Amino acid sequence: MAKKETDKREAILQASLEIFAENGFHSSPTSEISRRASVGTGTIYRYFESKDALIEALYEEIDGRLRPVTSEGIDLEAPVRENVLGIIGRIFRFLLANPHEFKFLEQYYFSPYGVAKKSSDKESSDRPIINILHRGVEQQIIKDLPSEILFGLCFGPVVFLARDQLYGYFELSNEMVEAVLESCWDSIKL
Amino acid sequence: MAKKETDKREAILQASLEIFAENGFHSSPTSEISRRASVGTGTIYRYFESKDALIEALYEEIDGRLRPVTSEGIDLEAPVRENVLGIIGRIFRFLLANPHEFKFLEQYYFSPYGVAKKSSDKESSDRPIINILHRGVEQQIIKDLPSEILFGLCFGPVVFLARDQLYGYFELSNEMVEAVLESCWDSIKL
Amino acid sequence: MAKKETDKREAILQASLEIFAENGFHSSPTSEISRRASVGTGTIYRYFESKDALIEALYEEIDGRLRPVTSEGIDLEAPVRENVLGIIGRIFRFLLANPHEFKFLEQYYFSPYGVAKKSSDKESSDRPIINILHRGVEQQIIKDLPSEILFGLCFGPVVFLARDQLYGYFELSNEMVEAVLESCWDSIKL
Amino acid sequence: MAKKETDKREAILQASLEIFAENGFHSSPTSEISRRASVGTGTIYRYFESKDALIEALYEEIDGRLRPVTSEGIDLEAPVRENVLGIIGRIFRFLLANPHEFKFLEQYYFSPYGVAKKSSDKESSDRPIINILHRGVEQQIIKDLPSEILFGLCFGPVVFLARDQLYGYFELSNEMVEAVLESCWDSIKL
DNA sequence: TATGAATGAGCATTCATTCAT
DNA sequence: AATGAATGAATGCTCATTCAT
Repeated sequence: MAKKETDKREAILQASLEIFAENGFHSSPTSEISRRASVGTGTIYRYFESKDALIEALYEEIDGRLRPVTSEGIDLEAPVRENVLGIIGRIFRFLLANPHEFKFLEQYYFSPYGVAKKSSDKESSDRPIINILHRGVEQQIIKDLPSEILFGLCFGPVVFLARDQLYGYFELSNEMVEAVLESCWDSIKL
Repeated sequence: MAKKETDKREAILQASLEIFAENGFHSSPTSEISRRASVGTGTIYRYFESKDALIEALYEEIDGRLRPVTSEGIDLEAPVRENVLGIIGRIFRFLLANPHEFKFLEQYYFSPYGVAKKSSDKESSDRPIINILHRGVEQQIIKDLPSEILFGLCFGPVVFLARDQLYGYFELSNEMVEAVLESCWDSIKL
Repeated sequence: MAKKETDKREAILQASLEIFAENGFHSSPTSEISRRASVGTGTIYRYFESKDALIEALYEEIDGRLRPVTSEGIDLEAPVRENVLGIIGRIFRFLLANPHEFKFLEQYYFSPYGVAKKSSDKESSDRPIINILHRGVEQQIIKDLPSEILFGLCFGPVVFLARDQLYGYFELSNEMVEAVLESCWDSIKL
Repeated sequence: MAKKETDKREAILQASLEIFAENGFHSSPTSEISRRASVGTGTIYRYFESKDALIEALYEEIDGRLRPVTSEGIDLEAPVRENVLGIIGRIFRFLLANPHEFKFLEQYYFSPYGVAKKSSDKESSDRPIINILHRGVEQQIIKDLPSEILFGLCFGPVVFLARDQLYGYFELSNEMVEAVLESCWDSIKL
């Protein structure tokens, strides 16, 4: 059954995600991954060429789930502010709701993997958020700053605070999430 | 000679910092650290109980250098805005000017080490920046939000953008640094 | 179909022969053998009990093809010299013309397999060449030496030089092959 | 002590030689080598970059011991026949007296290692035996054949018969060794 | 006190073999 | 009978840590 094959791949990805998030890439032996996924060690290598390839595949999988979160609900007719807050908010909530994914991404980005990835990510410029920000600048609603900076102003606090919450440093109420989003907007609006 | 003893410790810390920043904790064998520090492998264990202890000590050392950066130049007579921008700005510039330290800190915070550390860091509440922010809130110059959130709004963008610059993603001009600082202020001011 | 069954067995033997000759026993996974033979991995185990058994079977198969090369064309009426040169010559040419078989045999003989095999090969004494050599000794045409030594004098150079040619060390012309055969005879003749 | 360092290296080489000769390269785990050498597994890697490098080093070591066996006792004043028989004889006796070395060399030559080695061994032409053979050809004492063939005629039987003896197939008396050497000469002499 | 050779537990990966389909 | 996905024992190699000198 094709079903079963997919199942094992999924089980391995899921197990890796959890274990990587808990222990980090380097403290996550393939033996433990396979045990948690209830497969043999060798089975990992049927689906992924190497541990590195598994990490990359996991990144792609998570990125694939994150991407629609960014784009969905964009309404070009609606005001820029609404769109910006919508995108940041959905990502913020995604990160808060998916701690394993968030921890994985953090590790990934601060590892040789992520660095290589980002360097080759020239397509980042056509991410929806970048377009929206551009429109805001054109409409003189948003400060005339490079998009990287506007991007950092929006996502810096989100990432920073999601982390605080995730590591149990403190608790973000719904109200506070809204306040953060508003503040991000305040930092870029003219 | 007490002098010499200190010298070796320093050499080991310095060598670790460079190598950790370049290769990450897990791709930095103690043998390479000792070689770069021009000491014997065993010598590391005279000054630090283990590799983990070395990492902790290095964190403490960097934190010790970062702390004065935060506190220096604070003038309680001066306006809150000035103080806040001063602190954030000094940290921003410190991170940009000390890439090894920054990369180390990032790794540290996203590893089991950093998590444990932060949880036990209740003293963080008496960091000068927290006090200043509190005063701003009291003076109704700054939004009435939990200090963790105000902190995240100030440092989120700084960390995010320092990272972009460090990994060569783009270049932050002096002017842009100023614009970022102003924007951080915009995000917390009433 | 009995036909098909035989076909698969043949395909597996042929594929093994090629791959063993190219990469050696230990760098020839059963998975690669089955791929080249266009059968499933498991199928190998229908025809052979284990990889070792496959190697043994392959040896038997090649030996079975080599044996007639030795015996064919023997004419007991003809002079000993003619028969000896005929046998050595046919084997020499067989080895030169069948590099895969030759490489396989070399590996086989220099492995635990071959050692075990040869020890139990007491029937070797009734190989035709041995008989011919005996007759030569009786007729006082050939030196009175143990047949193993006469055998070694005949086949040592043949194997040695076939190897040189096979590994591309140099090229044996037809003329040279004849010269070698004559020299082998010179080494055993009285 | 420099002594001890050398000791471990020697112990590893000796242990490898024995184990390789007994079981073959591929059935000789580094763990077993280290056990027999009474060192830690990791120690092997202090002296040799990899198992492959160990095999190469072992070859070089044995080759280094074999080389003088070839050259010693050559007397250019003496008759060619005497020199040729001397060289072949010394090698023959060396192989018979050093079964581990012989088995190792056989494995080595029939492995990717040996093939690569021989291809790059263009210096083989200045081996003493080649020179002697040339002189014999010039003096019209030896057949006018390419040196590779003369070489094969001399060493083919030696290698072949040494093998027979080594694997216990039969026993070579001193007298027989002499007879073989004489026969080799018969095969190349005019 | 300083050294670095030695250690061996731990890891990623391979591959002969099994067995459910 | 045939398949090939699954298995896990086995292997080469790394590196934090120890300890004799």
